[in-house]
Amino acid sequence: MKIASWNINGIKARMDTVLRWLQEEQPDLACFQEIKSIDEAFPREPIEALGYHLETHGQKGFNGVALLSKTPFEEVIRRLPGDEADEQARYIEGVVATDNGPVRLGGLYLPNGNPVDTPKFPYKLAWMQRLNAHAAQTLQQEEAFILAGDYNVIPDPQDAAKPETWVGDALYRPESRQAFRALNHLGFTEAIRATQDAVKTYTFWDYQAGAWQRNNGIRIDHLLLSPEAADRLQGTGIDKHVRDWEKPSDHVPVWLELN
DNA sequence: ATGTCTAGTGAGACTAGA
Repeated sequence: MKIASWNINGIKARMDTVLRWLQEEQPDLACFQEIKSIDEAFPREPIEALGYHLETHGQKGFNGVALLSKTPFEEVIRRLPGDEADEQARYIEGVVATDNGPVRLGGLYLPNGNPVDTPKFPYKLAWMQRLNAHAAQTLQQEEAFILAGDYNVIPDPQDAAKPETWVGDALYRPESRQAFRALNHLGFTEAIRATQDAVKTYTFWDYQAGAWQRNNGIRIDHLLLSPEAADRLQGTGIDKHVRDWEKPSDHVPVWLELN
């Protein structure tokens, strides 16, 4: 089965692109980030018409996440546990049944954290602590669990075309990278790194300054697999060609195949 | 060097967020 993650940067502006990609790639299970829509305004019907079950967790204006599946969700969790006061819609988790047992997908939109001298950076780090706690707890269930999304973390220097320009940025600060390593060390396998020779392999190119044309990208969309999921990993892909379509998102889809 | 985009408000061109 094919499982994908994509920061679409606004569902209303991206509907044609999203439908084209769904028809082309036919993921069995997918998570979207930055839907930028309240649940009531999300254009469900065209996606459902392609045979997808849809679960959204949105808010007004920005953020917002969604799950899509060709088979019904048996369970859905909205919000990242650990802070009832957190109003930002950045996490949704769902379980689907497969021939090889249940598959649990957590779709996340990790806070950007810039500027670092504002409350946004401590919010990012606190959110990562909550994510790691939730991930540790979920791993105890020993299921095929995929934690996927826009992590807003550049893990290593080779994950940026120009790492020197990211020094001091929240996406590359030592604290952000350390928290991402700690998450991995709970027992996850980072699927792209595990299967690809990640040289100049990016998932995000800024709209500004011709970043796409210059391949000035960063790799910040990640697919983390529990041991039970990693044992079933067949391969991964980055749908880089989508960045050349009309009205692209600044992120491209990343996906993996499980047997 | 930023050569940009999206959504909200509200009715034109700002702002916030990235």
